Amino acid sequence: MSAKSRCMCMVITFQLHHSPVHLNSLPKRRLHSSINSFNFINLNERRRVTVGLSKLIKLRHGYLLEVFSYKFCPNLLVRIVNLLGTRETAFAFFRFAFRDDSEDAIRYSCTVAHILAARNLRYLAQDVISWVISRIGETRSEDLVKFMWEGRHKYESDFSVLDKLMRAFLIAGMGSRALGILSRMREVDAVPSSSAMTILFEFLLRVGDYGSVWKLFRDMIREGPCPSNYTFNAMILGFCRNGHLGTAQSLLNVMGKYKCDPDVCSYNILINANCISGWTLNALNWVQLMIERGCKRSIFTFNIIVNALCSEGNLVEARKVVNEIQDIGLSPNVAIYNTLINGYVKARDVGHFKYGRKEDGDRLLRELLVPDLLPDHSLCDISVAGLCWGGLVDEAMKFLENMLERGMKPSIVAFNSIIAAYSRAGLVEDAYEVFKFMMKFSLTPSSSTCGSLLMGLSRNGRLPEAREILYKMMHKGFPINRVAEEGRFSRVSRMKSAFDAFMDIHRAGLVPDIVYDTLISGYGEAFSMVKVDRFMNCINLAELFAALGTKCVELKAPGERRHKEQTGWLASCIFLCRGVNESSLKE
DNA sequence: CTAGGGTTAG
Repeated sequence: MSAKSRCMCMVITFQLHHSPVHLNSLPKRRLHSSINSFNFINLNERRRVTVGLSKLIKLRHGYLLEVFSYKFCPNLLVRIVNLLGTRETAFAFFRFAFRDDSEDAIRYSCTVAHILAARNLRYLAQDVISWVISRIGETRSEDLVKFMWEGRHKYESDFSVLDKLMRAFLIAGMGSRALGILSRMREVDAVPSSSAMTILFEFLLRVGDYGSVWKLFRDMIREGPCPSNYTFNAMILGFCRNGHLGTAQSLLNVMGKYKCDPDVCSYNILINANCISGWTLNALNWVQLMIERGCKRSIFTFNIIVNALCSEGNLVEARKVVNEIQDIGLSPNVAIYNTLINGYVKARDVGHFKYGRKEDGDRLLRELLVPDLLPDHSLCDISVAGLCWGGLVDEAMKFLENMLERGMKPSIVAFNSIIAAYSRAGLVEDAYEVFKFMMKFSLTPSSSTCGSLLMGLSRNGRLPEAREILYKMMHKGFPINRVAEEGRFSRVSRMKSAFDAFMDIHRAGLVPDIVYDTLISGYGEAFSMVKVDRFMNCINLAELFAALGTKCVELKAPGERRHKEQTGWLASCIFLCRGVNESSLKE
């Protein structure tokens, strides 16, 4: 057999070996651990690696793979990885090729990381180290540090090794180890990188370790590196997210003392934090202050303010602010119009398709058709969503197909709208077809794609299928989150069952995560919908959580952002369980 | 010496 065909065989074996297993036949425990297992390569990565390897063979580097299959040598691995093109693909290949956590394997990875660093592939070196660290755990990570340190001479400087280790520990979420590396850096008289310090601050603030934050800050003043605008802004953002707006504001005011000048970002962070907390007036004061101090507003500043005004329902004021944009020589972008449209829709003030007055929707779209304003697919997204709202899902699909044929770049938003609409209408097959169609464009499903599909199936009482899809998605590494729950939880009439579900989880001895947040927002919305509800009156959430031993702080600190792609398998399982209860009679 | 801000589909 020629080398070429041998390698082709390798690629094919690679594909077959990792074809999805039938997960529903596995016991649950095993399933969960397989999702979290670190050697897991998802479908998308598998595809990319396969494509990368075939390319490599076509370019006549196949012999590398052949030699590599006999001899596991760091240099070879680095050469292959280097030929794979992108960092993501290379990293996926490393994880695929390397699934052993023996001491030898750790030494081997250290050599790989050194070579990568020496070849100026620092990001990849960092990926490799952080992945190995996560695999072997905090205790054994000390061995890795030792190996890296001992083997560094041929390849990289003291600073380079320690800097990489520090970043790797931060990525792996091991803050105390990162701090340990930092003190080692001080011992060998290396000055830590300013950006590494910034991400360290970010981490410490995220976990609320203020003691270390201030200690670190003092160290920086004494021994460098000098805090920069980045450092301050990261700190300001961290304090804002934790709800310490006062501290954040003092930090901004003290920047000058350290030869830093608050910039648009600093102000935007603070303005946004004020808006999120509902203090729009304070936010506007800060805008005034920044103008007085000679700092120009950016389009972000406007968007933050417009968004705040819109969510307060103050559309008149929002509109005025948008008009102001051109006056100061900036041009409105698509995002700001999205914000405005969102505001109008939420305020039921827009006659979009959804509310039956097509002309108004058209008027808004026409306004959007300002030249240069539509570099992306927003207009298509909006139109598709509009048709979906109006129940014209088939038309929406045709419209999208038409746009795609005309060479428009496909966007996940449009697909999601259609999938959601079909699911809502109970046309699960159609939803699934669109889903498959979407995959052809190599779009990665988002949490809402998954949520819509699951919701469609569950509502139709097709729970075994829903469960199967859920498992498959989790196995492929698709994001599953609380989406499927959200809409249903936030109805007053649903609050009782939401609460029951919540209690079920506790009785089952599980520790719920996202559910809290969902429940809270559900309550919030319920309160605004009906002022007094007997059910709500008799439960004090804070007391309840305290009784259950749950820290409320973990739910949603003021100013905390909603995480974009939260993976909460639990929420989806609960969703399924509740579905079982509701439709068990049908089955 | 790879670090910081906003919006949409459900």
